[in-house]
Amino acid sequence: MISEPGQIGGPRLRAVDPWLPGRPWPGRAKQLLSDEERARLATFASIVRLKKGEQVYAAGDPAKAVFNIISGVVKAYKQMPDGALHVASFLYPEDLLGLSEEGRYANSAEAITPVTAYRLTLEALQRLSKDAELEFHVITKLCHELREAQRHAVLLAQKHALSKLAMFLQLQEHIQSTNGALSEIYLPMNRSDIADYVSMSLAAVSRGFRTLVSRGVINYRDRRHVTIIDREVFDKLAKNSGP
Amino acid sequence: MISEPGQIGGPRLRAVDPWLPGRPWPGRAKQLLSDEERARLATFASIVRLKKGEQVYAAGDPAKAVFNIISGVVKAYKQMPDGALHVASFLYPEDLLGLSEEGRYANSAEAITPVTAYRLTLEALQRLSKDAELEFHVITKLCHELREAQRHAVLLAQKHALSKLAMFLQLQEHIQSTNGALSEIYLPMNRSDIADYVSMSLAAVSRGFRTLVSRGVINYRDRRHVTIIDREVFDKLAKNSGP
DNA sequence: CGATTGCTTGAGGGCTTTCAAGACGTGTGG
DNA sequence: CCACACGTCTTGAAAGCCCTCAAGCAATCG
Repeated sequence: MISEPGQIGGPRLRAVDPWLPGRPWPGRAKQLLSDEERARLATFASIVRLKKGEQVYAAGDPAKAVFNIISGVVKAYKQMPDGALHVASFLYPEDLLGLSEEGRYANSAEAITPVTAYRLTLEALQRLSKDAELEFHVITKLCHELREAQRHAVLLAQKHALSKLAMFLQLQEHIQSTNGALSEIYLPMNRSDIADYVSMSLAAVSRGFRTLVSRGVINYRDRRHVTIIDREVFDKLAKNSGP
Repeated sequence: MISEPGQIGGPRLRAVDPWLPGRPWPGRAKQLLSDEERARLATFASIVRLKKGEQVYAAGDPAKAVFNIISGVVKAYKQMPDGALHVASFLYPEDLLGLSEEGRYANSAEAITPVTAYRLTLEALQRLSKDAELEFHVITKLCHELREAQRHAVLLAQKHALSKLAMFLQLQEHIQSTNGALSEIYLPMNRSDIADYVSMSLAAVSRGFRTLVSRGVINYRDRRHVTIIDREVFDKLAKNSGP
C-alpha cells in the first residue's frame, strides 16, 4: 500500500537545520523525522479533528498531551488580565504545540481553520524508551521555534505600523514557501488575529493594509490573498536592506 | 579536594521544569545536569574570560562553539539594517548561548560585565556519543528559553512605557531570585541596553523610571539597584492582576 | 582633574489608539 | 433565491503617548 508522503504515516516535524548550511535552499525548513520514527510515534498517537474556532487547550490546564498538526492552522495565544489578547504564534502543519510549564499549558490554543492533528499523550511518550536520535530532532525543532519567537520579538520591536505588517507578511510567506518567493500569500487568520499578533489595534491593521495598497506595495483580490507588487519597497519596510 | 558547588566542576544548566509542578517553589529554576554529566562535559570544555564590552561572537559568523556562562552577564542582540539595536535577551550564569541557524550565529553577543564561561566546540560535542539523558536536559533548557522569549514578546506587545518597564523589572527579579521576591533588584545593564530590550527610546526609559519613582512605585539608591516600594501598583502595571 | 561616556530633562511633532459609525460579506432561514 | 442579521472590516475625527532633536547634567576612567 502506497501512502502519500506527508498525508498519513505518522507525525512530522518541520524545521530549519541549526547546524548545517541550507543546501540547496538556505532558510528552507525540511521534515526531520525518519519513516521509522514516524511509524513508531504513530502507534502512540491518536488523531483529533477540530472545527474552526474550537479550542485545543486552555492556558493553565494540566498538560496531558502535545499535538502535531496534520492540516489546518492553529493560533497560540494568551489572554491578558486587562482583556487584551496576545497571539504568540500561528502554527501550521508539521508544527508542534502544547509545550508546558510546570505541567500546565503556558498558552491557550484555538483552531482558526478546520484542523486535524496527532495527539500524543505525555504518558505514552514516556513509555517510549529514551531515544537519542528522536530527542535530537526535538532539539532541532525547539531551536527553530526559538528563532521564530525571536523574529516575532523583532517584529514587535518595530515602531511603525507598515514595518510590522510587512514583516508579518514576510513571516507568513516564509512559513508557506518551500522553494522561494510566493506569487500569493494566503492569510488563514482574520484581521483581528493579525492585530493581536503584531500588537496593533484592529483599525491600525486595516489602515496599514490600505496604505500599502495605495502605495503600490501590495495588492489583494480578497482579504485573505495578498500579492506583493513592489518587492523592493516591501523588503525595505521589512528591514531587509539598508536604511 | 572539595569544590564549592557551582563554582567549578563543569557546565551548569538552569531551567524551570516543563513537566513537573514546582515544589516547593513554583516558577523557580533549578540546575539540571548531574555531577557525572558536568564532569564529562568539562573534559571537552575550555574556559574563556571576557572583559566588559568584549564581543563573544558576531551574528553571521560560522558557529564553531556554544558557551555556558559561569559568572557575569551577556547580552544577545541583533543589529538592524537601519542602525537600531535589538536586544533579544540578557544571559546570566548557567545560561547557554551560541545557538546557530544553518551553521551561523543568529545573534551577536557581548559581555556587559566581566564574564567567565565554558566554551564547548561543536566538534567536541559531536564526539560525545549521543546521550539521551543529556539531550533531554538540553530540551528542558530550550523549552525554558522559548518561554522566556515569549515573555519578552508579551513585554514588547505592551503599549505603555510604564508597563514595559515594570515587566522588565519583574523579569530581572524573577531571573535573579532563587526563593521568592528580592529586596533589591540589580541591573547589570545600562539604560541604553534596557531601551534596546524593551524597544523604547533611551529618553523614554529615563522618563519612565522617574515617573515610577515619583509615583512611589519604585526607588533606587543608584542607577543599578532598584527597590520595589508599592508591590500592588507594580503588579498591576506588569499585568499580573485585573484591570 | 579633564575628557568621555552615560543619563536626565525640555519642547515640538508625528503616529497610533480610542471611540464611533457605516460598509461589506457571509451564512441562515424563509 | 432573496432578505435579513450578524460578524468582520473600513473609515473618520480627536486625543494621548512616545519619538526625535537638542542641551545640560552626572559619573566614570585615565
